[in-house]
Amino acid sequence: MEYSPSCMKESLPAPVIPKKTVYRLSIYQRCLQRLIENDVNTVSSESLAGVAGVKPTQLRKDLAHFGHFGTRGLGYNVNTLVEMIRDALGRNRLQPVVLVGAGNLGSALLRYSGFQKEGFEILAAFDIAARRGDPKVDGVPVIPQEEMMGFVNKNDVRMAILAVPVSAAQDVVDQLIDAGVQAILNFSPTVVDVPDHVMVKNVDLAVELENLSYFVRN
Amino acid sequence: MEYSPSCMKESLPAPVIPKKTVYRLSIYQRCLQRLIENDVNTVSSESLAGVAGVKPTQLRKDLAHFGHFGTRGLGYNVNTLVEMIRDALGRNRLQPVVLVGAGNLGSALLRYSGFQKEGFEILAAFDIAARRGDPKVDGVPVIPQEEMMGFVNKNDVRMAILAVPVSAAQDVVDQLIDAGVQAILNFSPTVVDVPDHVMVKNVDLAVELENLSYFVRN
DNA sequence: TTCTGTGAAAACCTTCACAGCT
DNA sequence: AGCTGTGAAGGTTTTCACAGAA
Repeated sequence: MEYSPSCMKESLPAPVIPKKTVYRLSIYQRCLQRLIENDVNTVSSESLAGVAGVKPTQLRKDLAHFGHFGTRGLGYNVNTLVEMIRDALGRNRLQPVVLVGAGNLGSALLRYSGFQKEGFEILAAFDIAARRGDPKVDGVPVIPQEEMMGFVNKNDVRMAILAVPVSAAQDVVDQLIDAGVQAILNFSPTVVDVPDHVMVKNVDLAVELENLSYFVRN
Repeated sequence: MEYSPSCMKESLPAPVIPKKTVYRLSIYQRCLQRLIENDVNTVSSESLAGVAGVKPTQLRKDLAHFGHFGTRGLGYNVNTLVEMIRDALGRNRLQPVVLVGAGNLGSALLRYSGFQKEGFEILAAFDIAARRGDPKVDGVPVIPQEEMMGFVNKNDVRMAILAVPVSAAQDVVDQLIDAGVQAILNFSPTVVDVPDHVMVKNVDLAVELENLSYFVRN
């Protein structure tokens, strides 16, 4: 969301962290990763905020929600921060994910290595046109749609990426939720209805472009 | 979505329209399109807000920024609304767009028909590995990177979709801006620096997933 | 001195409640 | 009655300004 985002729903635990803070945490994480690669081990709010594209005070406020991690006069220890954020985002181990809809966009997403790199494992992709025995795509099996619910259930999958046609979106979402999915990254260009305990993040590529075009002066 | 960390500026018409309103306008547009397909020609704030996933009052507030379009006791005329939004988003004719980076994600985006459908025309794709005479992908020529700036300049392209590796992102962005691009939809997982008059919207797929994972209870 | 942590203020956005048109 | 348009209230997020630790 921006978010982002079109729409999102909420439920969740006690600590009441602002949604936007949570969102920025993911961005900080990505920046920190790069700092680690470059053997940087201390960073000030000013420089981290710089690369993340936010104001230093905002970064400090965000981090302060989780405790005191910095050293005054010095900055933050990169490793400490990474661990703190990893904890906060609840990702100490691989999150299993399924992808539904292996059309153009869906199969591109399968081949996109970014997810795996960041600690998500796409266990399987489902498609209405898939047949038993279809070849894997980048190591991920593509399975007939009918088997989705059973698979999600059996593997305790909590997250799904949705890239099906608009006409199928709501149905698939209902099934996913029935099977236990709690968070959905939705690339189908439609707003889907979900109960309060399920979180949806819409990524509608055309909407993003359209929105941007407002800021182009002709 | 919050808006991309990076930046933006205003200079358009006098009435300062909230960024979030502009964003929602694109969503309303998409919903209205579907109403047209179904031969609906009048819609109340309540039902349109329903399908767009927002509250009726918010929809009315959003529209009110642009004038009085509704009829009390009745609702909004779908066609009037579509035109109003199209005007507001400055999209009375096709917006030319270029795509940079024709790797996995980039070429999937090329094949993705959603952009064309919504009034954007991808004129060309550029890739560092492309050669003169490479075959078109879905009707779009894939051209060597060196020719990008000349092309953008010559064709008055104002918008770009970026799907290059992190290491190339900032360079390409600088070139695009030099050549006159004012808005960038950035799929490269990094925050790029741009001057105030350029708008960037970041779509970092891994960040979106990571963010969602916070809302999954284990 | 440098840089974090934070209460208070400002800016921004959403929702309410109802006035007013059809 | 039905539904839009809107000032005012309410809520959330960002920024400021500075206190306090290293």
